[in-house]
Amino acid sequence: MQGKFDPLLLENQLCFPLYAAAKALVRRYEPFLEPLGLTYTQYIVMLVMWERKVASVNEIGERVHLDSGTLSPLLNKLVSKGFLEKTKGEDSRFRFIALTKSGEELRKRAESIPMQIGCCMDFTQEEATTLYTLCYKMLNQVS
Amino acid sequence: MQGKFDPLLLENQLCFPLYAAAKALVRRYEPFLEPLGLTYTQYIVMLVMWERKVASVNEIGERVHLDSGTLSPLLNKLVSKGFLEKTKGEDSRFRFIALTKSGEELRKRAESIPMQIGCCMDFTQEEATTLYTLCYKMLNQVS
DNA sequence: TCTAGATAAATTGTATGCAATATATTTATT
DNA sequence: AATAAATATATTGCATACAATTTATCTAGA
Repeated sequence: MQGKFDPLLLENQLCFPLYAAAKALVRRYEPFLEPLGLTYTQYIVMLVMWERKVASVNEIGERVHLDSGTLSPLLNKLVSKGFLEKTKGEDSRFRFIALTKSGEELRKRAESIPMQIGCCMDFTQEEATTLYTLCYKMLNQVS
Repeated sequence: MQGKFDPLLLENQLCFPLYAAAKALVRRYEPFLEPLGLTYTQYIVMLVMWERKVASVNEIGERVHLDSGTLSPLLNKLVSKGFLEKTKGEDSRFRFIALTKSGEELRKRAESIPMQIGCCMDFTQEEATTLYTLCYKMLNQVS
């Protein structure tokens, strides 16, 4: 009478809710980011730049887990929007990406976004911390 | 002496570990799926088809949280690989997607993948369940 | 019955992601 | 100094994602 556990049932896979929840959360950010002229991926790059002010493409990539194939065109877009500028380093293999004044000013407009996202979610602080910790544990183990 | 909490620090955002962990986990699946001729997204669609045998594009889309813009070309690829076939329904606005014999056989080769992924991760059953539950909670709240 | 919505799927356009390759530059070795 | 290996970034090719539009078909009301 008891059904055998099916490992291939969508609902029995941990990967799927993680994959779907991540996509859904990114989509939730987009209406808040659109007025700033940013996509979600551009936003996480800006988070790094607001903190670092200057960084090489590699340094940004390690921080956000993206490679040059994704970052090169994305950084060009942020440069053409005026939020970043790109210069060669002494070692001219490097490109140094730097925050512009316009990029710095954008920070103020982004500051309230995390709270606005958090507000409309019914997560306790403990649940959020648990999810955060387990995601980082997953990230460390699989990447 | 105490630094103010910065909501825009990458490490202070819940979205980032979720986004990065999901991408990393998907990448972890790909070497196991490549011999079967599937990408990760194609795999989750096959999970639905192994369970359902027949479904409309919309039904698949609701299940995997993807729209026709993603599914139409993806289903065409699975049809051209011989795993699925597509027929018109009575109401010819619908396309009915059905599992082929070859698609059915592929199931056996996929059966061990979830365990192989799980094995190389140091997650307790409780941690996995907690992560699973919180991701579904997130998904239900933001989508 | 005729036609205005409604519905399902496909198409278009833009932006990722990432593997693999190419290019440019630097460093190490002879 | 000449060149092989290493390094940083850019480019290419393929596969998503998803909003917005289009196409095809169906249904309900005049």
